[in-house]
Amino acid sequence: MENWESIERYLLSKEYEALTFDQQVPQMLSELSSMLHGEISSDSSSTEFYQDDLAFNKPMPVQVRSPCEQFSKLDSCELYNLDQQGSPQSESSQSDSSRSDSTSDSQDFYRDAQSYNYTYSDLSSDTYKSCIVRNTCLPSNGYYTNVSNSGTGSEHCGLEIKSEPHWEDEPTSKRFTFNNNNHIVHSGGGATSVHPCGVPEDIGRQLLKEFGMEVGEVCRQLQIDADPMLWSPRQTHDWVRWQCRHFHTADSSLEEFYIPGSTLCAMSESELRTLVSSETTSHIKAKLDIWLWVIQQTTQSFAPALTQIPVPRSPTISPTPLSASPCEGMGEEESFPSHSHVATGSTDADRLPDEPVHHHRQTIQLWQFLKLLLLDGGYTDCIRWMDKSKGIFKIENSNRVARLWGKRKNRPAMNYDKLSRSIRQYYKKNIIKKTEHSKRLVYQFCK
DNA sequence: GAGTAGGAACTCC
DNA sequence: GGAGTTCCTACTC
Repeated sequence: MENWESIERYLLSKEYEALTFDQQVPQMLSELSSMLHGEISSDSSSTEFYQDDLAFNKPMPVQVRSPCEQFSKLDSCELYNLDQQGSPQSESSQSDSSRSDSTSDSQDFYRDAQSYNYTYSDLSSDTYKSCIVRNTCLPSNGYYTNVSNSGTGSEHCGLEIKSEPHWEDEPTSKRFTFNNNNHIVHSGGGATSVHPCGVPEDIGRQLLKEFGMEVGEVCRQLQIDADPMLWSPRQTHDWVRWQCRHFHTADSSLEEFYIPGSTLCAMSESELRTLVSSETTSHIKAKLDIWLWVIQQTTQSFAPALTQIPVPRSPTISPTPLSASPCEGMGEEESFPSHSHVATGSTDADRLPDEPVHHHRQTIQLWQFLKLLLLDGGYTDCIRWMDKSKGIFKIENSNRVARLWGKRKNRPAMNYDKLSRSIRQYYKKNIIKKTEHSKRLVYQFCK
């Protein structure tokens, strides 16, 4: 379950806009946070994802945000991937040396909210404050939880998780401990009564009902499928425009969103940010995740309230929309997204493009992967646009592209011979073709 | 030698 | 069954 950030964002937006159930928001946030205790694995290893994948290969921010005034003290905090090997590396953690030398295999992990120092110490106070923590990098995807702030007036944000009495007969706390590599090595505390998929049923139903009604309404208004993976470029654009209107954002560059829904789904937040403002990106990403979550949940047991959604379908169950050409349905106005963000400092020569961490990762197709490489902007030494408006690209380093693809698909024996065979399979499907004047290692996305 | 093209059998989901 | 993957032969640059 990965969409708690989205839900929280959405709830917060509802709060700000004083919409239907705004009064329930603080409580729901609290409940959403506490109910996730059961989801957090004490096993820090990931067999499903590449260890050297970009998403897991560098410290990723753990956002500490304040949904209401009482948490404002923690607004600017950034924690770093706690499920990651290596030390935090960003500028805000340069004073990482402030960690106690006496750190043992198992220590509670703190971050000084004021000076951005990381420190280790014991949680000893009985006084707690709450904030929202998002760990964006856990293999099981993001989670939210309540984090107790150790000690009254303390700047330390300790990762001791306190569940709300609301969900338990007795208040219970959950303490996360970390080894020297910031891996979670233990998560103690009481069990939380949750639905098998991690959501208390009543909250799940509330959320699904709320979001499901909106999904259904928007689908009806825009005449689009509930599944973003099926959207045509026009539908994607309409949906983004609708979201911008809904959030009262004023981005004028929405022409960039004439892309298939599958491409939108495959775009990371950083890629989106190259197209629209950060605020709009946040809203779009959150809403997209919610949509995916909603349609995914409609296939699960406690989602009877969503049967009215036009085409409720889970991308994890139905990957077939991806079989369409990336350009299928594009009008003459279709342009290939212009992303030019600079690679973000990873020193791994074979880092993979920054993908959103969700279920689509398992079903990415080669043409999507190639497009991600092209969009990323950090792979121009191995693949680059020759004529982006025509979708013509050149593979500059065939071995590396093949290696990246093999890494992505867990095929260590992948080479360019095999990759190119896969590309040639696209000829019949009109997804990729050779250019008019065939040149070595030059291909073109079909229009 | 490296890349291109496509057939065929195969795996994986 | 779709989407590759693997292996192959023949061919071009």
